[in-house]
Amino acid sequence: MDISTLNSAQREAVTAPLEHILLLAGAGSGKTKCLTHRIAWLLKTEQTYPHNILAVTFTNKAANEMRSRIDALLKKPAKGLWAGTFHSIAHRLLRIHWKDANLPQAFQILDSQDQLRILKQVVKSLNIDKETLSPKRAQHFINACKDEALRAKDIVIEVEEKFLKAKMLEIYSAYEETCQRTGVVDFAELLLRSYELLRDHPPLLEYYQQRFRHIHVDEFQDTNTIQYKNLQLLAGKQGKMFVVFDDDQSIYAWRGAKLENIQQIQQDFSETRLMRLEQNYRSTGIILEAANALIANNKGRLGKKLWTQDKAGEPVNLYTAYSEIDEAQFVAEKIQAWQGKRVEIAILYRTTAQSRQFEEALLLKGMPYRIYGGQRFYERLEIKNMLAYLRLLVHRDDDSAFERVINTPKRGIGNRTVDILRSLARQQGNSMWQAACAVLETKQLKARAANSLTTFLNLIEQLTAQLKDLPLHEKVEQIKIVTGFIAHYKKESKQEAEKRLENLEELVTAARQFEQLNKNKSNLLTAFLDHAALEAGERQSSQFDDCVQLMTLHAAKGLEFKVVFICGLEEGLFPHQNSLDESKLEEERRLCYVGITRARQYLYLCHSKSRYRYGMRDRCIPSRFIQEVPLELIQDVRLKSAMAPSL
DNA sequence: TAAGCCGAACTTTTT
DNA sequence: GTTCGGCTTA
Repeated sequence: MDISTLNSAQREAVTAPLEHILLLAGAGSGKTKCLTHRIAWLLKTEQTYPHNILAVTFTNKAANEMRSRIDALLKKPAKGLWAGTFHSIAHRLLRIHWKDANLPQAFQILDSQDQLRILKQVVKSLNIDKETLSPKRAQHFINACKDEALRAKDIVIEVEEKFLKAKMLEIYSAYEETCQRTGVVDFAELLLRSYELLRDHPPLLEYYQQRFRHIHVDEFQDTNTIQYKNLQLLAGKQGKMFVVFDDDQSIYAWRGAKLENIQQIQQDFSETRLMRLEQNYRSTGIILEAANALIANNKGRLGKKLWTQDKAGEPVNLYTAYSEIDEAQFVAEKIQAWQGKRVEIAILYRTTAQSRQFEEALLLKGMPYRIYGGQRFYERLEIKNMLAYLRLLVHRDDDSAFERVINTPKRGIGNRTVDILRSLARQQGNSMWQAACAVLETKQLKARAANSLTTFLNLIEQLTAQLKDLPLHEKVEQIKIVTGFIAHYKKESKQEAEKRLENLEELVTAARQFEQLNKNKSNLLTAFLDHAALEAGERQSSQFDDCVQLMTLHAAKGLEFKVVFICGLEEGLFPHQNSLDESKLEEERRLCYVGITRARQYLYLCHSKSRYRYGMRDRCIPSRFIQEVPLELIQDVRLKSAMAPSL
């Protein structure tokens, strides 16, 4: 086991005795390196088997990265080692122990879009005015409850806000009932279910506690309550935690992440040891100084100062644009002038909507780019429709899939009929599929509707029988043809239709690839659907290797680039409008800190004097974050070609 | 039942 | 400026 590439602090952490280790690791201090070396170290020297190791991350990207780095260190795949996101690990447990978790074997995963669709129906059916309580708000409430490990029945209503809270609880209960009845599980539910599964089945829990003697968590500052509870159960009395975190990079409080978990773990686990990594190997002295100065404005930090042996490097560049178009043009021209590889450049922004200007500017110059985030492949309408058919093949009771395609493409089944099926299903406590079968026995429907419905049910039955033994990509191909999607999308405007048809074709390709990567998997279709729900896929497959990287600041965490542009540094955009009060502001500042510390050599901060928002041109004030970077570190830049257009 | 028109709401970040 | 949902009409 080679530890010669580690510095002394890293080496100390990697070879630490078997206690609970909390590693406070600053940006660019080599935390992933530490984590992977620690795992390799355990396997080599502590008579540990891959089987005994659990490694948890937050994104699929990070999980894949960790896996391949461990494999590289060991020079062979670490078979039996579990590495994945919290959600994928919870999901894995539920698939194995579906019976104990009280789920149907073919349960399906609900993304936030589908969750909202269901909630709209629930709100409607409870006759709640959506002016007083929007489905979106109910969605937030429910997810927040689940993140706190609370079921509807666990929640007590306090005197104040009684009415609204009672309504929300009513929705929560009805939603729970609908999900259970139709065998679907949302993201937060994956974590809550797996927690309950372990908690309520002692023999099962004991097995996993015996198994996972070593639990590793990356980005621990971003864990929420239910994630923490899962970890706590799995660790039990014997499991050893190795937890890496950076309080200054906590950027997910909005989805329930609890920085306090760092204190909590010190209370709950005896004999924890806190270690630090503060030497930065990524950025120049000036970039680090800028980052340190900015983050010093936050209160209540654990306190940490990054340092480097590197030289000071170039000053931070500041560009003041006249409009968002000018801003994008400036960035594109700078990139055009860049001599190195384009993959070394990242354009970072606060909101996904900002990406469009950069796309246009880069397109104009013929610069290849790649966008991360935004609408993803498996979230596109045409893809979701196709997947809904696939879901019905394996799980008839999946109402959200059923509703999505019962009349897509149009086959003469209107809202009227769908409404009948929906209320029938609820009354009888079964799914819409079952309700549809039952209602055809009676004479409740008009002949025309009944005919159309029969056609639809037969279509699904036929497909199931016909496609049973075909390989996965053939199934996708057949559905594309038989359901009439091709004709359906050809009716749309030409450009739109072309895109959609291309995407359908890409789904076939994706299925084929998935097949090849998972040859030994038994239930390929189910696995493919899970993959689609949990890993949503990138927005576009890149045709070029050397692309400029475009992403939100959130998506940039954990990555590094030689050149970084942080754009739209304006009050109301970054920090964002909804985050201007004190508590949320610190998280925005941390987000900015994350952005700055992504840069290795060159950092550009951009802001614009005006910007289109809500169809209006707004005047913009430079972000306070710009002023928080010491003036002596900054140099103003101008671009001749972008001088004063008439605005 | 389907298509087309009009007004409202919308843009935070992800699994 | 766009998208989504509700309402009206054929």
